[in-house]
This record gives sequence, C-alpha cells and structure tokens, in this order.
Amino acid sequence: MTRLFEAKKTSDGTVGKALVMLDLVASFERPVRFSEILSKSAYPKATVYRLLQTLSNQSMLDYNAQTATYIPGIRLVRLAHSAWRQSALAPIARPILDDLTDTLGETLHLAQMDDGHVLYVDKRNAEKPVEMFSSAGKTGPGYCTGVGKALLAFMPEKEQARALTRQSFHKYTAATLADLPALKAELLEIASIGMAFDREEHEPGIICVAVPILNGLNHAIGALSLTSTTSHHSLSSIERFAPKLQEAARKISDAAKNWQFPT
Amino acid sequence: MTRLFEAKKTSDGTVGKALVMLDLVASFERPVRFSEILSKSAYPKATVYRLLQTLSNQSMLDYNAQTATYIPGIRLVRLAHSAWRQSALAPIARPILDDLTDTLGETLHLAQMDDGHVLYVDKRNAEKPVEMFSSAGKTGPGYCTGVGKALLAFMPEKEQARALTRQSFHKYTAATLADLPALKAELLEIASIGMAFDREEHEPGIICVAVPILNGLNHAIGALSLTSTTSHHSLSSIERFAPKLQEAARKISDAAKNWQFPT
DNA sequence: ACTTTATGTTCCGAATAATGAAACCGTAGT
DNA sequence: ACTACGGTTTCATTATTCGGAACATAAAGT
Repeated sequence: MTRLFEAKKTSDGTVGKALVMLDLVASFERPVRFSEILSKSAYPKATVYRLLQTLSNQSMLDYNAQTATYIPGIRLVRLAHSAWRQSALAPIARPILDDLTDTLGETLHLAQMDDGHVLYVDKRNAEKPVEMFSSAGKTGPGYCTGVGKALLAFMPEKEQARALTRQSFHKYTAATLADLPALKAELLEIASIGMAFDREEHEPGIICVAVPILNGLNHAIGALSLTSTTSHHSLSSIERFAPKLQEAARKISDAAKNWQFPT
Repeated sequence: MTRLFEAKKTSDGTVGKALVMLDLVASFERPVRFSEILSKSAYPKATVYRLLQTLSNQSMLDYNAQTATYIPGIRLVRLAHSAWRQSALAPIARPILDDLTDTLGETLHLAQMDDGHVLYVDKRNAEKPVEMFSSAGKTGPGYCTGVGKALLAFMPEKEQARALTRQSFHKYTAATLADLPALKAELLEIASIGMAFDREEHEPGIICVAVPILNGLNHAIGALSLTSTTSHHSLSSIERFAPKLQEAARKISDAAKNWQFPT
C-alpha cells in the first residue's frame, strides 16, 4: 500500500520511544514505579517494560530494587557535562557572568530555548543561595518569564511559530499573559525595545529584566536576565540595570561569534 | 537452532547502539564530523548515519550545519538536572558540603562510581561558589584518585572485581600505582584505615585525602575528598582534615539512610 | 575541462529486532 | 481457597533496522 502523503515522522523508531520513556520518568521529578509509568504512557505494558529494562541496563535510568522505582540515571550527568562544556553559550558566558555578578550584586540567569521552553544553563546568586538545588538544567515556561519572552521575540519566524505552539498557557498570576494574541503583541514590543520584563507574571513578587544574546542574524542564541523581588526593587529601578545587561549580552555574543572549539 | 550458552547481551538493540554513538560523540570532547565518528565506530556507514540523524532529531545531539559537526545536545542538560536532583547522594550532601566548606575553607569533591570510573557530582572551591555542570559530571580515573580508591576499596566484592577490569592503567606520574597488584594492596590498606590518599598519583603537585560515604552494609555510595597542592600542604597536614571529612561523610550517610523522596 | 578523491546521503531486499496480546508468577487481601 | 494487583515472560507476527552498494556533491589534482 502506498501513501500519497507520508505521515510526518514524529517518533524516530525505537530510539524515539525510549527517549519518550526517559522524559516521562524525568517528568515525575520523583522515583516512580512501573505501574505509574505505564499508566502515563501510550505504549502497551510489555513494550514499556522492555524499554525501561534497556534504559536501566544502559544506566540511563537507575532502578532501585528496594523501592521498585526508577529515576533518571547517572549516565545522563556525565553526558550533560560534555554537552554543557561544548555548547557555544554557557562556557563562553561564564567569565562574563562572573564579572557582572561582582559589579551588580544581583541574581542573574543565563538561559536557552529548548522546544519552546526555557532551559536555564547558568545562574548566579549574589548572596548565599536560598534555593536548595542547583539550577542548571532547570526548565521554565517560555511565555511568562523574562528570558522566555526575550528568546521568543528574537527567534527566526518559523521557529518562533513552532515554539508558540508549544506554549501551554496557564494563568500563574493576575499579570500572566495567558493567551496567544496578548503574547504576540508583547513579543513585538520586546523586539522593538530589545528587552523583556517579567512583571510578576510567573510568580507574585518576582520581577525581572531580560535581554537577548544575539547572533549575526539578529536571532537569539540565549538570554540573560536579572531577577529581583518587589520588596527590593520596582520595575523602573531594575530597568536601570538593562544597559549593563545589554553590554554583557553583547560581549557574550561577540565571544560566541569568534569562538571556535580549541583543536 | 538452540544455544547452550546464551551470549551475554551487551548491546541492548537499537537503543544500545544509539547510546554508544552518543558516548562516542561525547568522548571527543569537541565538535566532530561524520567521518571522524564513522572511523571510530564499529557500525557501518549507513547505520551510523541513521543513528546520528535520529539522535539529532531528538536533540540528544546538536548538529551544526555551518561546520558540519555534532556535539552532545541540549536535551541532555535538562535530563541530567532531573537525574542530579533525584539522586540519593548529591542533593542530600549539599548542605553538609556547604557547612564543611565554611569550616575548612578548602577544595572539596563529592564523587560516585560509574562503571569503574569516578564521576564527580559536586565540587566546592573555597573561593569560587557553586559551579554546576562545569564540574559536576566530570569524570576521572578510578585507580589513581583519592575518591576513586576510596570508592573501590568499599565496593561489594563482585562489583569491585568488575570495576577493576575497567581500569586502564596509565602512569600519569612517578607515584601512580600503575598495575593491578599494587592497586589491590593499596585498596586493602584503605579498607582497613578507612581513608585514601592521592600522593600526587594523578597530577604532580596535587594531593588529597578521601573518605568513603557508606551505606548500612559498609559499601560506598559515594566518596568525599579534600584536595590541595604540595605548595599549601603536606600529606600529613591534610591528614589532619580527615576527622572532619569522616564526620561529614557519616552525616551524609545518615541522611541518605533516612531519606525518602518527598511525596 | 576532465579525472580523482574524500565525504556525505539515499536505496532497497534481506536480516533482525521490536511488538503486544496473553499467559504467567508472586504477594497481599478477603 | 479465591481474587486482585503489580510485575515479568513468552512467542508468533509484524515492522524496523541493517548495511552493501550505488549515488551525489564538492573540493583537489592532472
């Protein structure tokens, strides 16, 4: 049987399925039992079972026989180190973020776009960290964070369209832009002024300014943000940091352009 | 046709092969071209090609069309964050390492064993604050680092035997224990005194004390080390830190025992 | 201009691995 | 003893992967 229109391949065969399982286990953010995974999965029992076995064998998952639960495996940490080191953004930005932290004494985030969502690749906390866990690798929504909007506003049109379809709008706070038209309008504004604000759109009391890190084509390869609380700063007072952020973003951008992996 | 002795399955089918490719790309530690990957791979051209395509589709690899090179992909960073957060060691040890850093003001490493090699999962630098993936995820040899030897000395016998076969001895310095008998003797000594030293065995001028983090069965679930240089300390002067390290290791061990992932 | 060489991509029948319904096993509850 | 539940194994069928070889493309050599 021939098909006139080839179905868009979305699964990438067995490997794709295995990676879906991996994401699924990771998405629980806690150890999960087989049956929980199964109930959230589209695949039949035996298939899920086999995939989990394979991934465990390969240390992509850790199986705890005691509690009969799975968590993402240690091998990922090793691989991610390699990914982080070789990415053309985080390692380059590092010294520049160091400087900026010293100068400003505020909380900074460096992020990239990952399938419409924000992936934080570095973070600096001026004072002692309040958070319990390190945040490189953490993800956040695209449509209601400063870095997310900065990244979306400076994407190639096609990619942006695709990224916008990945947003699952949820009204976190009264200020959240929870629909596509509102977001699109905001993105145009951001594209014209070259910076984005988070006006307590994701968490009450948390505000931020973000700027894109651009490549030669004026497309964002990352974004840099300064985060604060309404008790420390107002929107207009954090806006005063924007020039410093932009300067740092430009430095990172330049460094990325000239950068070739040492051979 | 029946087989009397089932060949030990080592490949895990297509998924296994894909992961071999992923490791291979990561092992270059720089962007690599198709032909380089091919020449290091055991699989035929078309197979390598297809696997790389699949992995790139899935963001497990990043393909740079400009330079026609592959690097490990961004998706790994996201997955690894999840793995790190859920592991029963690193997040638990974090506050204890924070305290210890404040008290001692020296460089600390937290490591786990991964297929005979050392995987660093956290690091504290007296001066510099937290460095996430820049150091977490890094690997080192098992037989010639403090943490490596501490981990090997406190492994279940079978696992230790397997781990020992994974060592590829290389004489980094004059002090490196570069053969199995020497290492085995050293491991017995370490097991009896409960701590390991790196006497410039991996890098000239770098010394360290390491202690295992034990579970209820007296097997290491991790190791903790203090690193210094011969210009700052002598072996006997870093040995004085051992009790503090052991105390911290015990605290981590206790915390791990009682720890259940918050539900 | 015309080989040659190196590198990357596509084809397609054969070989193999993945599939998934169903049966099975062990444990706990009634 | 029976039933329910979570997990594991089996096995004939089916779909995917395999991989040699042909093809494409772009430099480099003559």
